[in-house]
Amino acid sequence: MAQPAAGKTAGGPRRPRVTISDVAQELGLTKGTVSRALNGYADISESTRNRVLHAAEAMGYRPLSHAQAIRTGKVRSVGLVLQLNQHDGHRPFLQDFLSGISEAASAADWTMTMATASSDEDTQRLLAKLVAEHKADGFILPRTYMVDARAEFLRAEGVPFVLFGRTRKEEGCAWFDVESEAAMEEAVRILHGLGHRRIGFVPGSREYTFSVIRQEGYEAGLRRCGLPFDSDLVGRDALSRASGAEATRALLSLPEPPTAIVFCVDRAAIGAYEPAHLAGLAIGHDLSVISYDGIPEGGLVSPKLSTFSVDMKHAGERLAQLLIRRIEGEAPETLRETVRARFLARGSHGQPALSSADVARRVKSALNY
Amino acid sequence: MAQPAAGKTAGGPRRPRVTISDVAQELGLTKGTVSRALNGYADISESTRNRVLHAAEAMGYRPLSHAQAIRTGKVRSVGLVLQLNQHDGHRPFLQDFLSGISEAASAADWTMTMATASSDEDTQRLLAKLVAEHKADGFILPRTYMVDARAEFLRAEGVPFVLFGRTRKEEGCAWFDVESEAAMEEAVRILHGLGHRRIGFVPGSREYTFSVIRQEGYEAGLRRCGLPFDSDLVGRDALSRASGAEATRALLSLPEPPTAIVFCVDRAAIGAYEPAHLAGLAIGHDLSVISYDGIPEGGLVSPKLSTFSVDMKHAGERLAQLLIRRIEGEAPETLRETVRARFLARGSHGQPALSSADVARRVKSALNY
DNA sequence: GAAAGACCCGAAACCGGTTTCGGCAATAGA
DNA sequence: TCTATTGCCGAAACCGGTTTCGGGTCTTTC
Repeated sequence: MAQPAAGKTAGGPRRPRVTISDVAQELGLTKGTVSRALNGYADISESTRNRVLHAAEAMGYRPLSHAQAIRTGKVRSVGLVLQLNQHDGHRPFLQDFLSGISEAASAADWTMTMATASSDEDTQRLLAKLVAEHKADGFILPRTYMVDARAEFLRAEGVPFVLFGRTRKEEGCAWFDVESEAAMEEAVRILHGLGHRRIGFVPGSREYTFSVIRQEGYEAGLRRCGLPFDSDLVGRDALSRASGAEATRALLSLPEPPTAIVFCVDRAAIGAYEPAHLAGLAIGHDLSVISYDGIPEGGLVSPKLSTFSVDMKHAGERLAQLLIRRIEGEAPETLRETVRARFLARGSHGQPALSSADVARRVKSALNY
Repeated sequence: MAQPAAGKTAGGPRRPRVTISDVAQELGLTKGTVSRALNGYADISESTRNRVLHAAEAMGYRPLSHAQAIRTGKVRSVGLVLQLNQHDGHRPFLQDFLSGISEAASAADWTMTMATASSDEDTQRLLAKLVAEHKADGFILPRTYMVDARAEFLRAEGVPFVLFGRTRKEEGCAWFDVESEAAMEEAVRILHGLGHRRIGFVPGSREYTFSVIRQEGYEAGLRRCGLPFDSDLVGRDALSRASGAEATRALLSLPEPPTAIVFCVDRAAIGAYEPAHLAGLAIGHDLSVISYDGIPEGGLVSPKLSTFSVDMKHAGERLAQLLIRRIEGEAPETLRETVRARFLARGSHGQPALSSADVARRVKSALNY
């Protein structure tokens, strides 16, 4: 007798699962009728439908999702490929984000299939595999790139997806995003209102859409306040604490340093504390900092980081809901949603205690020392 | 015509998927033959097998996992229900843990189906749903309880599972665990070797197996060092920073306070820093602390926390591998594995600078002050 | 040279659902 | 009273795979 490659089945005294045929037999109906009754077809009498519903409930019948999938083409699962190593970026958010997705999926009687990748190529490979085996009906794409290979691939394959963030080629894309450009603009206006006139900006990384968008918000803020744009005041890319510190040092070493800095991400902003301290500048007093993300670590530094906080759990929920609607046939254009970030006014910003020239002097003397 | 409840399908110009029948037709074979060739049956000639393999590759054929599942009963997916809100416990580990599981699963050509729950009941409900719909072939159960309802349920259902941790009823259980009892024992011996004679212990929570086991390790360490067990030196349960601080305060207020404290978890140990500071005790000098987990925050406090670090990514990998072997039929008794934790000797422990009586005096004067 | 195996593969059943199609009975319309 | 609808359900095809069964070649063996 032929022998397959794999071993035999595990499991204890697994009592046989109740199938749709069992229910049908119990009621003296055919499985087709039971199926239609359960799925809300109109050509089933109300009385029969009730009998079926009750019997199914009583017998503990639950359709096998993969058995349904073979005919319907839907496994009722949202897919997610997380690229985790990058900058340790969303680490603090991960828990909330996953909870949001999972809860929204569960509420709709869906599940979530996920994989983690360690590079862009890895992400692409895993995505292709999940699509090939149809392990999920659609995907949530976190951390959108300006040019997003994942979106291109899924579009070409005709597989539904939702972006967390926006992208350059909008056609056919559904998305959820936080209006971080508005937050950055507001940050500039808040600082301007407090008296700041030299306001710096530290971007994230030009390949991510969010970074470009936030910088646009920063520049829009300058325009609204009637402040000139000075490219010297835009620091180098920073997504980590170390690079944030580096960017801060460079900005403070300018001939006319900023009295306030707006950061693209909290992680980089936290990196500003040490160089500021070394330069003899008290954050929130001599140097104001406003950032974006709302990571928990921002509440542990002293003074606490003033930042725009994002509700990642809510984001996960909305993304899952949008994706499910997308999979069920709604047009992507109707599935675009943005929310505002919430400003957490804490201790890292305030009225400028020093002028730009004073800052420059203090930095210079600290360096000499 | 009858109309189902749901809407119509989404998706663009999805090119039709190539099925096993397509491959069969291309080669002039039947789909049964193609299937057997692909699955390594012995009754297929080598030449035919090669033809099939090449054609399948060339045509880009990938079997639909849920179509296979309907006959084989296996969806090739490992399940995971994470209970996330509790004590914020595994938050720092989450990323590594998920990566480990996902990578091991991917390597075996499996995927991972996950859900998050917010309470024990929620966990149980989600688990039951995933089992009922057979969304996964087996489950990884993190954070084992002494009496684990999840394990009971899965055992009764005959669904394979692997524990991360151990449990009271071992029969039929496969597991992976870190020998935290050995770590706790070693912590005591290290402290004893440095000269400490009053060594306290702060447990986690008695309902978790790991906490009970670690306390056993602590007591074993005392015995090996010839130190008496003093129940006063066992503080109250602590899994959070706040409760860790509370437990520390209580221990330091004893008539004969400890000169060193062993903590069940890092998070609680970090809570020791503030009350020690307020009592005028320098951690690592006047009061030694050794803990367990190896969370990143332990490297941010000053002095850095001496702790036993666990490789959560490796744990995830092994758990997934064990589960897959379990699902494929191996006996649970052969699927039990433990590893040792790695000691990170950092700054929070050292030779006792003060005697127990000195500590008591200093605490008292600090309180009066 | 005929019987007995080995070697291969086709045919068909099967898994657990969904969906189409057709027909019977009851009702409505003429 | 006869026909046209309508309501409701059975029968059967179907989805994309896997697995069983049986039989036709081709060797081997006596």
